[in-house]
Amino acid sequence: MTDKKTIKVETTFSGAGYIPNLAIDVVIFGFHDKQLKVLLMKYNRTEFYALPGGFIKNNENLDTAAMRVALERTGLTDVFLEQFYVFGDINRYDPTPFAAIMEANDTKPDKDHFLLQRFISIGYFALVDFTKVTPTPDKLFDSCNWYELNAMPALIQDHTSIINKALETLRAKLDDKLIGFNLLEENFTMGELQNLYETILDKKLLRPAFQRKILALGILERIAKKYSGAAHKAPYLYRFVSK
Amino acid sequence: MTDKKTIKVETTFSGAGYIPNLAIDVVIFGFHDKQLKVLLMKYNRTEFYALPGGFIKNNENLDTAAMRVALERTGLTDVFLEQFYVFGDINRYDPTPFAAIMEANDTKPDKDHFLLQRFISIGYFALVDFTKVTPTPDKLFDSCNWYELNAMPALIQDHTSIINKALETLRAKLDDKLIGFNLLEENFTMGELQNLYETILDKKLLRPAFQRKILALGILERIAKKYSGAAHKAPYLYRFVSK
DNA sequence: TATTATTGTAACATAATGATACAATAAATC
DNA sequence: GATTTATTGTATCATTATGTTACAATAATA
Repeated sequence: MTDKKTIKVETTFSGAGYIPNLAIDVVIFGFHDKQLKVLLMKYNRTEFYALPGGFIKNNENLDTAAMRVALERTGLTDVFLEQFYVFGDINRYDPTPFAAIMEANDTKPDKDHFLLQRFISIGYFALVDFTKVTPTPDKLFDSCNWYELNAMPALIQDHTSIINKALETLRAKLDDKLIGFNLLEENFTMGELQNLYETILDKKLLRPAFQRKILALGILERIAKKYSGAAHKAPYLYRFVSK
Repeated sequence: MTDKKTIKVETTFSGAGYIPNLAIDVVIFGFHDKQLKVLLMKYNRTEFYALPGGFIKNNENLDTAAMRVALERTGLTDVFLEQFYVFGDINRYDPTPFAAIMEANDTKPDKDHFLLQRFISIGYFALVDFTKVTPTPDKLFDSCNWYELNAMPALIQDHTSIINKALETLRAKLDDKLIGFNLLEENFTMGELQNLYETILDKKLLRPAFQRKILALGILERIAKKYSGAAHKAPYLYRFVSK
């Protein structure tokens, strides 16, 4: 979907070489300014917003396809990726946006065009270091940008509920696992980590209890202090160690 | 796949009307004799064992397809079903068993036959009341039977790891949710429930703590006592109430 | 040197869970 | 009918985890 040269070729994508009726949507989460954000795409010459997505090549692993989508949008080769749900209701797929997108790009698709069929979509979520990402649109898209969760444009199809389900899964797994660390830079303060948890869980946590619990996991290594220049005690920096 | 009349017709299943490259496998769990069991199928005139599975009709919801598979194998219309993972590695699908199965049933499939393509399989697990199930094979199968988890035959493809992943998911969800109740009959004793938990989690639990925790959930209703005829105090029966 | 904002952690309170103990009791045995 | 046996229901205490308050330490500023 990205190795073609012109918009014309892009939008006449035939689906050859790809598995039909099956798509991948990737909810790419980033954390910045005490806000959880997702990467969204806007289709060329339309007002249709959508999640980054793609199709699966005939000889490609699912995870590889998801990784490929994440790489194309972020520029990152090593992101935390997890498959979380498959969206397969018959009425989830409305071909009219796609038809409109193709028309807006001067293509008249057949009614049985690859892109106008029913699609079952496998949902992945990615956790990335916001500061390392270069959001990159595709030839089919005007833009690729970060949006705060509570300031998103309307999305095509069921993409809003895909994001909600991803968020739900993220919240549920945050406790047992330590996947939250994948949203921070390599070194971070306890306050930054707590901020992240509070944002994802959407509730305040008590500082002493949070610090005690996280440190008890035994997976953080304390490094130097971080002198921010502010007029107060400097916090320690921590780093994740995967013993 | 089940509305045809003869083995000949069955095994010449063309896939018309179904989504290609996409399958559903259902891990049907039952609990009996203090053992967790799964329903497995054996293909006609072969030694190939497999999970109950099927394909998705062009106009069918994923969940409906899974429900249909569960119904066909158990006779139950109302089972607890949950989608847990998609298995989509390219090398997971080995067409030789299917080719052998078709040959054993006097069919010579084309190389590009629907069933010999790569398949991505959506895993569901079902929790059923063992006592209510009538395991029913299909015309393609010699048998459909319960097997204890630690006494299963070798399974085709990656079906063993599908079962393992299902079990892993079941264990993880047992704690927060109360999905374990779907494996018992309507009325059950605390001891039976504890047995179930111990079997699934594969570890002993302390009786007083277990009872206290479960009752604290506030979702059990105590009914009459159960006089089993044994020479000891009769336990109470409980019933799940979904307030 | 005092002030300010924030951090690190001690200390205590409360809740959840782990463990032991024992009375209650349904049926069989004497 | 009293005694025995196995199991259940639950009280009680111990331990651990979590919630909450308090306060000293400290980096920069005034």
